[in-house]
Amino acid sequence: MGIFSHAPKVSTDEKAIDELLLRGVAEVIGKDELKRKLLGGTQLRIKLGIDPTSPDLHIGRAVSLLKLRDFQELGHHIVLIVGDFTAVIGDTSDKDAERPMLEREVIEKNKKTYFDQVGKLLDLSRTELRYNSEWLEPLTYREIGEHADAFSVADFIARDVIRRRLDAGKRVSLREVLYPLMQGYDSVAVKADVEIGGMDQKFNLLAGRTLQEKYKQPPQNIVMSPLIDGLDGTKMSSSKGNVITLNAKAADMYGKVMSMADEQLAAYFELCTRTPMHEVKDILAGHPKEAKMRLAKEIVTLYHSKQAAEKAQENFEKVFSKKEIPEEVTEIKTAGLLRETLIHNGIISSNSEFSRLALANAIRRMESSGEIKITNALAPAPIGTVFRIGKHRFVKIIKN
RNA sequence: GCGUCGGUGACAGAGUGGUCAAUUGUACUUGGCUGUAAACCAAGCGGCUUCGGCCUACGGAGGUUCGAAUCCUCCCCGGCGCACCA
Repeated sequence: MGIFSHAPKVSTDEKAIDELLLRGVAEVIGKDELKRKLLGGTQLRIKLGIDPTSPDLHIGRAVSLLKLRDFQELGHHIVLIVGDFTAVIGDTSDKDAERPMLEREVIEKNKKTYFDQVGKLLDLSRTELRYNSEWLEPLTYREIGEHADAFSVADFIARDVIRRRLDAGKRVSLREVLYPLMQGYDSVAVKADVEIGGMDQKFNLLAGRTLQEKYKQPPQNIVMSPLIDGLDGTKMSSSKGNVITLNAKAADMYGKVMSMADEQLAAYFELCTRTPMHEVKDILAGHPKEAKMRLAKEIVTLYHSKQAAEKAQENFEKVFSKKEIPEEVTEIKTAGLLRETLIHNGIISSNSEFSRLALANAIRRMESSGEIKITNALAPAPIGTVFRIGKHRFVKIIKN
Protein backbone atom coordinates (compact mmCIF):
# COMPACT_ATOMS: atom_id res chain seq x y z
CA MET A 1 0.00 0.00 0.00
CA GLY A 2 1.36 3.36 -0.97
CA ILE A 3 1.62 4.81 2.48
CA PHE A 4 2.83 8.34 2.72
CA SER A 5 5.98 8.40 4.73
CA HIS A 6 7.45 11.83 5.22
CA ALA A 7 5.95 13.93 7.98
CA PRO A 8 3.39 16.24 6.51
CA LYS A 9 2.90 19.83 7.39
CA VAL A 10 -0.77 20.64 7.62
CA SER A 11 -2.05 24.17 7.61
CA THR A 12 -4.72 25.04 10.15
CA ASP A 13 -5.31 28.54 8.91
CA GLU A 14 -8.95 29.13 9.73
CA LYS A 15 -9.59 31.54 6.91
CA ALA A 16 -8.28 29.10 4.36
CA ILE A 17 -10.33 26.33 5.91
CA ASP A 18 -13.51 28.38 5.80
CA GLU A 19 -12.84 29.22 2.19
CA LEU A 20 -12.24 25.55 1.48
CA LEU A 21 -15.57 24.58 2.95
CA LEU A 22 -17.42 27.39 1.26
CA ARG A 23 -16.21 28.03 -2.23
CA GLY A 24 -17.82 25.80 -4.81
CA VAL A 25 -19.44 23.74 -2.12
CA ALA A 26 -23.11 22.86 -2.15
CA GLU A 27 -23.27 20.63 0.89
CA VAL A 28 -20.98 19.11 3.46
CA ILE A 29 -21.91 16.01 5.39
CA GLY A 30 -20.57 16.46 8.88
CA LYS A 31 -19.46 20.04 8.40
CA ASP A 32 -18.73 20.91 12.02
CA GLU A 33 -16.89 17.69 12.58
CA LEU A 34 -14.85 18.20 9.45
CA LYS A 35 -13.95 21.73 10.37
CA ARG A 36 -12.83 20.55 13.75
CA LYS A 37 -10.65 17.92 12.19
CA LEU A 38 -9.15 20.41 9.78
CA LEU A 39 -8.38 22.83 12.57
CA GLY A 40 -6.93 19.96 14.57
CA GLY A 41 -4.02 19.70 12.17
CA THR A 42 -3.96 15.97 11.54
CA GLN A 43 -3.45 15.02 7.98
CA LEU A 44 -6.64 13.70 6.45
CA ARG A 45 -7.05 11.27 3.60
CA ILE A 46 -9.07 12.96 0.89
CA LYS A 47 -10.61 10.74 -1.74
CA LEU A 48 -11.86 11.43 -5.21
CA GLY A 49 -12.85 8.79 -7.70
CA ILE A 50 -13.02 9.31 -11.43
CA ASP A 51 -14.17 6.66 -13.86
CA PRO A 52 -12.28 6.51 -17.13
CA THR A 53 -15.36 6.48 -19.28
CA SER A 54 -13.91 8.78 -21.91
CA PRO A 55 -10.40 9.76 -22.91
CA ASP A 56 -10.86 13.37 -21.95
CA LEU A 57 -11.69 14.87 -18.64
CA HIS A 58 -13.84 17.93 -18.95
CA ILE A 59 -14.15 21.03 -16.90
CA GLY A 60 -17.05 19.65 -14.90
CA ARG A 61 -14.61 17.22 -13.35
CA ALA A 62 -12.28 20.06 -12.62
CA VAL A 63 -14.69 21.36 -10.02
CA SER A 64 -13.91 18.38 -7.82
CA LEU A 65 -10.27 18.34 -8.79
CA LEU A 66 -9.86 21.95 -7.75
CA LYS A 67 -11.47 21.19 -4.45
CA LEU A 68 -9.08 18.33 -4.08
CA ARG A 69 -6.28 20.74 -4.80
CA ASP A 70 -7.51 23.05 -2.08
CA PHE A 71 -7.11 20.19 0.35
CA GLN A 72 -3.73 19.34 -1.07
CA GLU A 73 -2.55 22.89 -0.61
CA LEU A 74 -3.49 22.73 3.04
CA GLY A 75 -1.23 19.70 3.27
CA HIS A 76 -3.73 16.88 3.31
CA HIS A 77 -3.18 13.54 1.70
CA ILE A 78 -4.89 13.09 -1.63
CA VAL A 79 -6.06 9.72 -2.86
CA LEU A 80 -7.15 9.78 -6.44
CA ILE A 81 -8.93 6.67 -7.55
CA VAL A 82 -9.22 5.85 -11.19
CA GLY A 83 -12.31 3.73 -11.42
CA ASP A 84 -11.11 1.23 -13.96
CA PHE A 85 -13.37 -1.35 -12.39
CA THR A 86 -16.36 0.81 -11.64
CA ALA A 87 -16.25 2.16 -15.18
CA VAL A 88 -17.16 -1.28 -16.42
CA ILE A 89 -20.32 -1.31 -14.39
CA GLY A 90 -21.20 2.29 -15.08
CA ASP A 91 -22.71 4.85 -12.78
CA THR A 92 -26.25 5.96 -13.36
CA SER A 93 -26.12 9.00 -11.13
CA ASP A 94 -25.84 11.54 -13.89
CA LYS A 95 -27.76 9.74 -16.55
CA ASP A 96 -31.38 9.30 -17.36
CA ALA A 97 -30.66 6.09 -19.13
CA GLU A 98 -28.80 2.90 -18.56
CA ARG A 99 -25.13 3.00 -19.33
CA PRO A 100 -23.59 0.42 -21.54
CA MET A 101 -20.91 -1.70 -19.97
CA LEU A 102 -17.63 -0.52 -21.33
CA GLU A 103 -15.10 -2.74 -22.97
CA ARG A 104 -11.96 -3.30 -21.03
CA GLU A 105 -9.68 -2.08 -23.77
CA VAL A 106 -11.52 1.22 -23.97
CA ILE A 107 -11.05 1.77 -20.27
CA GLU A 108 -7.41 0.83 -20.42
CA LYS A 109 -6.89 3.34 -23.15
CA ASN A 110 -8.79 6.07 -21.38
CA LYS A 111 -7.10 5.74 -18.04
CA LYS A 112 -3.66 6.28 -19.52
CA THR A 113 -4.55 9.79 -20.53
CA TYR A 114 -6.00 10.68 -17.17
CA PHE A 115 -2.92 11.28 -15.18
CA ASP A 116 -1.41 14.01 -17.27
CA GLN A 117 -4.74 15.78 -17.34
CA VAL A 118 -5.12 15.53 -13.61
CA GLY A 119 -1.51 16.58 -13.24
CA LYS A 120 -2.40 20.00 -14.53
CA LEU A 121 -4.24 20.69 -11.32
CA LEU A 122 -2.72 18.41 -8.72
CA ASP A 123 0.79 17.88 -7.54
CA LEU A 124 1.07 14.27 -8.55
CA SER A 125 4.22 13.73 -6.54
CA ARG A 126 2.11 14.21 -3.45
CA THR A 127 -0.91 12.29 -4.69
CA GLU A 128 -1.68 8.66 -4.09
CA LEU A 129 -2.97 7.19 -7.33
CA ARG A 130 -4.96 4.01 -7.21
CA TYR A 131 -7.02 1.83 -9.49
CA ASN A 132 -10.07 0.39 -7.87
CA SER A 133 -9.78 -2.90 -9.73
CA GLU A 134 -7.08 -3.53 -7.13
CA TRP A 135 -9.63 -4.23 -4.41
CA LEU A 136 -12.90 -4.64 -6.29
CA GLU A 137 -11.77 -7.39 -8.59
CA PRO A 138 -10.84 -9.88 -5.87
CA LEU A 139 -14.11 -9.50 -3.97
CA THR A 140 -16.08 -12.68 -3.62
CA TYR A 141 -19.78 -13.12 -4.13
CA ARG A 142 -20.08 -13.62 -0.43
CA GLU A 143 -18.46 -10.29 0.36
CA ILE A 144 -20.55 -8.51 -2.19
CA GLY A 145 -23.58 -10.08 -0.58
CA GLU A 146 -22.52 -8.68 2.75
CA HIS A 147 -22.09 -5.22 1.31
CA ALA A 148 -25.44 -5.45 -0.40
CA ASP A 149 -27.03 -6.35 2.89
CA ALA A 150 -26.27 -2.87 4.18
CA PHE A 151 -28.68 -1.30 1.71
CA SER A 152 -32.31 -1.73 0.85
CA VAL A 153 -33.93 -1.79 -2.54
CA ALA A 154 -36.30 0.91 -1.35
CA ASP A 155 -33.38 3.27 -0.77
CA PHE A 156 -32.13 2.65 -4.23
CA ILE A 157 -35.35 3.09 -6.14
CA ALA A 158 -36.24 6.15 -4.13
CA ARG A 159 -33.43 7.99 -5.87
CA ASP A 160 -34.74 10.57 -8.25
CA VAL A 161 -32.85 9.37 -11.32
CA ILE A 162 -34.02 5.84 -10.80
CA ARG A 163 -37.55 6.77 -9.84
CA ARG A 164 -37.97 8.81 -13.00
CA ARG A 165 -36.83 6.00 -15.19
CA LEU A 166 -39.09 3.52 -13.49
CA ASP A 167 -42.02 5.85 -13.80
CA ALA A 168 -41.27 6.32 -17.46
CA GLY A 169 -41.30 2.58 -17.95
CA LYS A 170 -37.62 2.42 -18.72
CA ARG A 171 -35.44 -0.47 -17.83
CA VAL A 172 -33.28 -0.32 -14.75
CA SER A 173 -30.68 -3.02 -14.63
CA LEU A 174 -29.93 -4.82 -11.42
CA ARG A 175 -26.29 -4.24 -12.21
CA GLU A 176 -26.82 -0.56 -11.57
CA VAL A 177 -27.61 -1.29 -7.96
CA LEU A 178 -24.07 -2.52 -7.62
CA TYR A 179 -22.45 0.78 -8.42
CA PRO A 180 -22.93 2.57 -5.12
CA LEU A 181 -21.68 -0.52 -3.33
CA MET A 182 -18.48 -0.39 -5.28
CA GLN A 183 -17.90 3.29 -4.84
CA GLY A 184 -18.66 2.89 -1.18
CA TYR A 185 -16.18 0.09 -0.82
CA ASP A 186 -13.53 2.28 -2.41
CA SER A 187 -13.79 4.46 0.66
CA VAL A 188 -13.28 1.45 2.88
CA ALA A 189 -10.30 0.31 0.85
CA VAL A 190 -8.47 3.62 1.00
CA LYS A 191 -9.70 4.51 4.50
CA ALA A 192 -11.02 7.84 3.33
CA ASP A 193 -11.60 10.61 5.84
CA VAL A 194 -13.22 12.85 3.31
CA GLU A 195 -14.71 12.21 -0.10
CA ILE A 196 -15.25 14.83 -2.76
CA GLY A 197 -18.01 14.64 -5.32
CA GLY A 198 -20.84 16.34 -7.11
CA MET A 199 -24.32 16.67 -5.69
CA ASP A 200 -25.50 14.05 -8.15
CA GLN A 201 -23.21 11.62 -6.39
CA LYS A 202 -24.82 12.01 -2.99
CA PHE A 203 -26.24 8.53 -2.84
CA ASN A 204 -22.97 6.92 -3.82
CA LEU A 205 -21.00 9.12 -1.45
CA LEU A 206 -23.24 8.23 1.43
CA ALA A 207 -22.85 4.56 0.61
CA GLY A 208 -19.22 5.00 1.57
CA ARG A 209 -20.21 6.02 5.06
CA THR A 210 -22.51 3.06 5.43
CA LEU A 211 -19.88 0.57 4.38
CA GLN A 212 -17.14 2.18 6.42
CA GLU A 213 -19.27 1.79 9.49
CA LYS A 214 -19.83 -1.83 8.60
CA TYR A 215 -16.05 -2.19 8.51
CA LYS A 216 -15.69 -0.35 11.80
CA GLN A 217 -14.11 2.68 10.22
CA PRO A 218 -15.13 6.20 11.09
CA PRO A 219 -17.51 7.31 8.35
CA GLN A 220 -16.05 9.79 5.91
CA ASN A 221 -17.09 13.39 5.68
CA ILE A 222 -18.41 14.43 2.34
CA VAL A 223 -17.84 17.65 0.46
CA MET A 224 -20.21 18.06 -2.44
CA SER A 225 -20.00 20.63 -5.17
CA PRO A 226 -22.95 21.98 -7.03
CA LEU A 227 -23.49 20.69 -10.53
CA ILE A 228 -22.19 22.98 -13.14
CA ASP A 229 -24.09 23.39 -16.37
CA GLY A 230 -22.53 23.29 -19.79
CA LEU A 231 -21.41 26.34 -21.69
CA ASP A 232 -24.88 26.91 -23.09
CA GLY A 233 -26.54 26.70 -19.71
CA THR A 234 -28.01 23.25 -20.26
CA LYS A 235 -26.83 20.06 -18.68
CA MET A 236 -23.18 19.45 -19.40
CA SER A 237 -22.69 16.62 -21.81
CA SER A 238 -19.81 15.72 -24.07
CA SER A 239 -22.18 14.67 -26.80
CA LYS A 240 -23.76 18.10 -26.82
CA GLY A 241 -20.44 19.80 -27.27
CA ASN A 242 -21.06 22.23 -24.46
CA VAL A 243 -18.00 21.21 -22.52
CA ILE A 244 -14.39 22.24 -22.29
CA THR A 245 -11.95 19.39 -22.13
CA LEU A 246 -8.94 19.77 -19.91
CA ASN A 247 -6.46 18.94 -22.62
CA ALA A 248 -7.95 21.31 -25.16
CA LYS A 249 -5.46 23.57 -26.86
CA ALA A 250 -5.13 27.03 -25.38
CA ALA A 251 -6.83 28.74 -28.31
CA ASP A 252 -9.74 26.31 -28.32
CA MET A 253 -10.14 26.58 -24.61
CA TYR A 254 -10.17 30.33 -24.81
CA GLY A 255 -12.72 30.27 -27.61
CA LYS A 256 -14.93 27.83 -25.78
CA VAL A 257 -15.11 30.09 -22.79
CA MET A 258 -15.98 33.03 -25.00
CA SER A 259 -18.88 31.12 -26.49
CA MET A 260 -20.32 30.53 -23.06
CA ALA A 261 -23.73 31.80 -22.05
CA ASP A 262 -23.45 34.95 -19.92
CA GLU A 263 -25.54 33.36 -17.18
CA GLN A 264 -22.81 30.81 -16.58
CA LEU A 265 -20.09 33.33 -15.81
CA ALA A 266 -20.54 33.49 -12.08
CA ALA A 267 -20.70 29.74 -11.63
CA TYR A 268 -17.62 29.16 -13.74
CA PHE A 269 -15.65 31.76 -11.88
CA GLU A 270 -16.52 30.28 -8.55
CA LEU A 271 -16.20 26.64 -9.47
CA CYS A 272 -13.58 26.49 -12.18
CA THR A 273 -11.09 29.12 -11.14
CA ARG A 274 -9.50 30.20 -7.91
CA THR A 275 -9.64 33.88 -8.65
CA PRO A 276 -10.33 35.48 -5.27
CA MET A 277 -14.05 35.87 -4.77
CA HIS A 278 -13.92 39.56 -3.93
CA GLU A 279 -12.15 40.13 -7.21
CA VAL A 280 -14.69 38.02 -9.02
CA LYS A 281 -17.41 40.24 -7.70
CA ASP A 282 -15.84 43.29 -9.31
CA ILE A 283 -15.24 41.46 -12.54
CA LEU A 284 -18.85 40.34 -12.79
CA ALA A 285 -20.03 43.89 -12.26
CA GLY A 286 -18.41 44.89 -15.55
CA HIS A 287 -19.33 44.15 -19.12
CA PRO A 288 -20.04 40.46 -19.67
CA LYS A 289 -17.64 40.27 -22.58
CA GLU A 290 -14.80 41.70 -20.52
CA ALA A 291 -15.67 39.33 -17.71
CA LYS A 292 -15.68 36.44 -20.10
CA MET A 293 -12.31 37.36 -21.49
CA ARG A 294 -10.95 37.45 -17.99
CA LEU A 295 -12.50 34.10 -17.24
CA ALA A 296 -11.05 32.65 -20.40
CA LYS A 297 -7.65 33.91 -19.41
CA GLU A 298 -7.92 32.48 -15.91
CA ILE A 299 -8.96 29.10 -17.19
CA VAL A 300 -6.33 28.88 -19.89
CA THR A 301 -3.71 29.92 -17.35
CA LEU A 302 -4.81 27.12 -15.09
CA TYR A 303 -4.35 24.41 -17.71
CA HIS A 304 -1.61 25.90 -19.82
CA SER A 305 0.28 28.95 -18.71
CA LYS A 306 0.00 32.67 -18.34
CA GLN A 307 1.87 33.21 -21.57
CA ALA A 308 -0.35 30.78 -23.41
CA ALA A 309 -3.38 32.60 -22.08
CA GLU A 310 -2.11 35.92 -23.27
CA LYS A 311 -1.32 34.51 -26.63
CA ALA A 312 -4.75 32.94 -26.86
CA GLN A 313 -6.29 36.27 -26.12
CA GLU A 314 -4.29 38.05 -28.79
CA ASN A 315 -5.18 35.35 -31.21
CA PHE A 316 -8.83 35.62 -30.34
CA GLU A 317 -8.88 39.32 -30.96
CA LYS A 318 -7.03 38.89 -34.18
CA VAL A 319 -9.38 36.28 -35.57
CA PHE A 320 -12.72 37.43 -34.28
CA SER A 321 -12.41 41.11 -33.74
CA LYS A 322 -10.12 41.89 -36.65
CA LYS A 323 -11.21 38.94 -38.78
CA GLU A 324 -7.70 37.89 -39.58
CA ILE A 325 -6.15 34.50 -40.00
CA PRO A 326 -4.99 32.99 -36.71
CA GLU A 327 -1.32 32.57 -36.11
CA GLU A 328 -1.45 28.82 -36.01
CA VAL A 329 -3.49 27.10 -38.65
CA THR A 330 -4.04 23.37 -38.91
CA GLU A 331 -2.10 22.13 -41.88
CA ILE A 332 -3.62 19.48 -44.04
CA LYS A 333 -2.07 17.55 -46.87
CA THR A 334 -3.56 18.07 -50.27
CA ALA A 335 -5.57 15.28 -51.83
CA GLY A 336 -6.46 17.03 -55.03
CA LEU A 337 -9.51 19.22 -55.10
CA LEU A 338 -10.57 21.17 -52.04
CA ARG A 339 -13.51 18.89 -51.40
CA GLU A 340 -11.40 15.75 -51.54
CA THR A 341 -8.72 17.32 -49.41
CA LEU A 342 -11.16 18.28 -46.69
CA ILE A 343 -12.79 14.88 -46.67
CA HIS A 344 -9.49 13.07 -46.75
CA ASN A 345 -8.34 14.98 -43.69
CA GLY A 346 -11.55 14.46 -41.81
CA ILE A 347 -12.47 18.12 -41.78
CA ILE A 348 -15.81 17.26 -43.32
CA SER A 349 -17.36 13.87 -43.78
CA SER A 350 -18.91 13.68 -47.23
CA ASN A 351 -19.44 15.31 -50.59
CA SER A 352 -22.94 16.17 -49.50
CA GLU A 353 -21.64 18.02 -46.48
CA PHE A 354 -19.34 20.00 -48.70
CA SER A 355 -22.25 20.94 -50.94
CA ARG A 356 -24.31 22.02 -47.96
CA LEU A 357 -21.55 24.15 -46.54
CA ALA A 358 -20.74 25.66 -49.91
CA LEU A 359 -24.38 26.52 -50.44
CA ALA A 360 -24.47 28.23 -47.07
CA ASN A 361 -21.42 30.34 -47.89
CA ALA A 362 -19.54 28.62 -45.11
CA ILE A 363 -16.40 27.84 -47.08
CA ARG A 364 -14.05 30.67 -47.90
CA ARG A 365 -10.57 31.07 -49.25
CA MET A 366 -8.56 33.53 -47.23
CA GLU A 367 -6.67 36.02 -49.34
CA SER A 368 -4.76 39.09 -48.31
CA SER A 369 -7.40 41.06 -50.18
CA GLY A 370 -10.19 39.41 -48.22
CA GLU A 371 -12.29 36.28 -48.17
CA ILE A 372 -13.45 34.56 -51.31
CA LYS A 373 -16.53 32.39 -50.99
CA ILE A 374 -16.21 28.93 -52.44
CA THR A 375 -19.38 27.63 -54.02
CA ASN A 376 -18.02 25.29 -56.64
CA ALA A 377 -17.76 21.64 -55.68
CA LEU A 378 -14.77 21.34 -57.97
CA ALA A 379 -12.86 24.23 -56.46
CA PRO A 380 -9.12 23.65 -56.37
CA ALA A 381 -7.03 23.72 -53.24
CA PRO A 382 -3.67 25.23 -54.17
CA ILE A 383 -0.73 24.52 -51.91
CA GLY A 384 -0.21 27.27 -49.38
CA THR A 385 -3.75 28.66 -49.40
CA VAL A 386 -5.78 28.97 -46.26
CA PHE A 387 -9.45 28.09 -46.11
CA ARG A 388 -11.98 28.91 -43.48
CA ILE A 389 -14.82 26.51 -42.86
CA GLY A 390 -17.60 27.90 -40.74
CA LYS A 391 -16.81 30.36 -38.06
CA HIS A 392 -13.65 29.06 -36.51
CA ARG A 393 -12.11 26.27 -38.50
CA PHE A 394 -9.07 27.25 -40.49
CA VAL A 395 -6.94 24.93 -42.59
CA LYS A 396 -3.84 25.48 -44.61
CA ILE A 397 -3.15 23.27 -47.59
CA ILE A 398 0.32 21.76 -47.69
CA LYS A 399 2.13 19.38 -50.01
CA ASN A 400 1.38 15.72 -49.68
C1' G B 1 -42.83 -19.46 -18.25
C1' C B 2 -47.90 -17.35 -19.44
C1' G B 3 -50.52 -12.88 -20.95
C1' U B 4 -50.20 -8.17 -22.95
C1' C B 5 -48.15 -3.75 -25.16
C1' G B 6 -44.01 -2.22 -27.65
C1' G B 7 -38.77 -1.83 -30.61
C1' U B 8 -38.64 4.18 -36.20
C1' G B 9 -32.85 8.56 -37.76
C1' A B 10 -28.36 11.78 -31.88
C1' C B 11 -32.84 11.81 -28.47
C1' A B 12 -38.08 12.26 -27.84
C1' G B 13 -41.96 10.83 -30.75
C1' A B 14 -45.59 10.65 -35.49
C1' G B 15 -46.51 7.33 -39.36
C1' U B 16 -49.94 1.40 -39.57
C1' G B 17 -49.85 -1.24 -47.67
C1' G B 18 -48.20 3.18 -52.47
C1' U B 19 -48.16 10.50 -52.29
C1' C B 20 -41.93 7.80 -46.96
C1' A B 21 -35.16 9.32 -46.90
C1' A B 22 -39.96 9.05 -43.43
C1' U B 23 -44.51 14.78 -39.89
C1' U B 24 -42.99 17.42 -35.54
C1' G B 25 -39.90 18.99 -31.31
C1' U B 26 -35.03 19.10 -29.18
C1' A B 27 -29.93 18.65 -30.17
C1' C B 28 -26.47 19.55 -34.02
C1' U B 29 -24.28 22.28 -38.59
C1' U B 30 -24.36 26.78 -41.38
C1' G B 31 -25.69 31.90 -42.78
C1' G B 32 -27.61 36.81 -40.88
C1' C B 33 -27.58 40.14 -36.50
C1' U B 34 -23.92 40.46 -32.38
C1' G B 35 -19.82 40.53 -27.76
C1' U B 36 -17.42 33.45 -31.49
C1' A B 37 -23.06 35.47 -25.60
C1' A B 38 -28.32 35.04 -25.40
C1' A B 39 -32.67 36.01 -27.99
C1' C B 40 -34.31 36.38 -32.85
C1' C B 41 -34.55 35.39 -38.35
C1' A B 42 -33.19 31.90 -42.29
C1' A B 43 -31.35 27.31 -44.42
C1' G B 44 -29.61 22.41 -43.73
C1' C B 45 -29.51 17.88 -41.01
C1' G B 46 -28.13 9.10 -44.63
C1' G B 47 -24.75 8.43 -48.96
C1' C B 48 -23.63 8.97 -54.25
C1' U B 49 -25.08 11.92 -58.39
C1' U B 50 -23.76 13.66 -65.34
C1' C B 51 -29.09 16.88 -60.44
C1' G B 52 -32.88 13.04 -64.39
C1' G B 53 -32.28 9.98 -60.51
C1' C B 54 -29.75 5.86 -57.98
C1' C B 55 -28.31 3.16 -53.45
C1' U B 56 -28.82 2.13 -48.16
C1' A B 57 -32.15 2.67 -43.95
C1' C B 58 -37.76 2.13 -39.59
C1' G B 59 -34.74 -4.55 -33.90
C1' G B 60 -33.01 -9.38 -37.05
C1' A B 61 -34.08 -13.18 -40.72
C1' G B 62 -37.52 -14.95 -44.07
C1' G B 63 -42.39 -14.43 -46.62
C1' U B 64 -47.08 -12.20 -48.93
C1' U B 65 -47.64 -8.24 -52.67
C1' C B 66 -46.86 -4.93 -58.85
C1' G B 67 -45.40 -2.26 -54.18
C1' A B 68 -43.94 -3.09 -46.95
C1' A B 69 -41.60 1.14 -41.64
C1' U B 70 -46.69 -0.47 -42.34
C1' C B 71 -49.51 -7.35 -43.44
C1' C B 72 -47.77 -12.73 -42.11
C1' U B 73 -44.07 -16.33 -39.80
C1' C B 74 -39.94 -17.23 -36.78
C1' C B 75 -36.15 -15.14 -33.77
C1' C B 76 -33.89 -11.29 -30.55
C1' C B 77 -34.75 -7.27 -27.07
C1' G B 78 -37.69 -4.01 -23.53
C1' G B 79 -42.12 -2.28 -20.37
C1' C B 80 -46.24 -3.82 -17.61
C1' G B 81 -49.31 -7.68 -15.38
C1' C B 82 -49.56 -12.78 -13.56
C1' A B 83 -46.68 -16.14 -10.39
C1' C B 84 -47.92 -19.91 -3.41
C1' C B 85 -52.91 -21.65 -1.31
C1' A B 86 -56.65 -21.43 -6.41
